[in-house]
Amino acid sequence: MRPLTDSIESFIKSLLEEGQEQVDVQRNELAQYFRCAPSQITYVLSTRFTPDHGYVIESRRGGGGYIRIVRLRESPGSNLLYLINKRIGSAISKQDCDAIISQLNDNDVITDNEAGLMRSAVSNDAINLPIAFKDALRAGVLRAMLLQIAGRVGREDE
Amino acid sequence: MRPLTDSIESFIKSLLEEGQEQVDVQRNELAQYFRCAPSQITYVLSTRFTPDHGYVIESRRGGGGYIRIVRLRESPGSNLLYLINKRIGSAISKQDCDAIISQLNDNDVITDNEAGLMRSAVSNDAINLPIAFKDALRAGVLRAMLLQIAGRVGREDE
DNA sequence: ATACTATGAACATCAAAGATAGTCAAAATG
DNA sequence: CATTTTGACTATCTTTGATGTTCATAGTAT
Repeated sequence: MRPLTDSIESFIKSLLEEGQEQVDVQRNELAQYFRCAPSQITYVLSTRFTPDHGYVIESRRGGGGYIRIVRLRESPGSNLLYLINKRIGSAISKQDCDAIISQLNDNDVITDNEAGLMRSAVSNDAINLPIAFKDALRAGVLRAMLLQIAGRVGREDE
Repeated sequence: MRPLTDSIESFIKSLLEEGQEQVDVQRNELAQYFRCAPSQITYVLSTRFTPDHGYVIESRRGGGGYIRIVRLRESPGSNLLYLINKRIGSAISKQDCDAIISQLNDNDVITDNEAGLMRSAVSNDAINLPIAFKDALRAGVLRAMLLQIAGRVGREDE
């Protein structure tokens, strides 16, 4: 049984296909459609549509209220510099890494296989250390990989 | 009396017949089917479905959770399984990593970009630890990436 | 008209409950 | 003694519900 979160996530993503870079939804309406609590929608948005994932959310309450989901199409270069210099600090969680990697993949900065490789490299299995150190190590590994991507030149893979 | 472990093992293997290269199971459901403790399933997976045996496991907790058993492709990259299980021990030097990565690149198992990514992930910059620990960490990171490669499905990157 | 208030229609937040899987050590088995 | 089996405890993810906040509109008083 596929959890609702996944269905809601892909439903929203399908709304964003067709070249739209943003959609407005009504929280209650969506919740009714999926027969779930409205806060479930909030949960999905806050776990799957964060800036790390490449989205921003705006909303308005009251009559005629809405939630607007905006997909950011990043210019790879500047976004990479931001990720390397600002976003990754001295430590980063597995979840946050995954979000960042997915976002790069969605924006075609990296291929599916490269994304897979990167997720493996920052996985908890790869980093076999006390929890307290894992996130610090992860930051180093992710940063090194992003630097490699940033340094790629015109030369294409075959 | 055949021990449960064996029954569970062959049951899972039968699920993987029919050309499937992976199956998803639910731990509790399987445990109920065999009338055993759920942790028994974990035990079977961790003793009989390891990379040594040519499998990798992924899982997800929470509602709709599952355990996915992936059978690694054997013949084409059987060299990969050797690398994963024998060549990489509990520690490995940067030079040895680079040699392995270059070899995979030369044999077109991975692209130039993937090779670059992997070298970055196991570089001394990425792994910011006292020298005594670097090689141990590197082993974990390299192994995880090789496992990802071994588990890649037929579909190629474009 | 203008200001104030009331009402209802949204969304936000947060904590609790539910649903899985993971870990680890002790007990049982052979 | 090694392997299997169990169970208590933990970690993570999902779902729900109670409560709070904000906004638009309609009503009311001046």
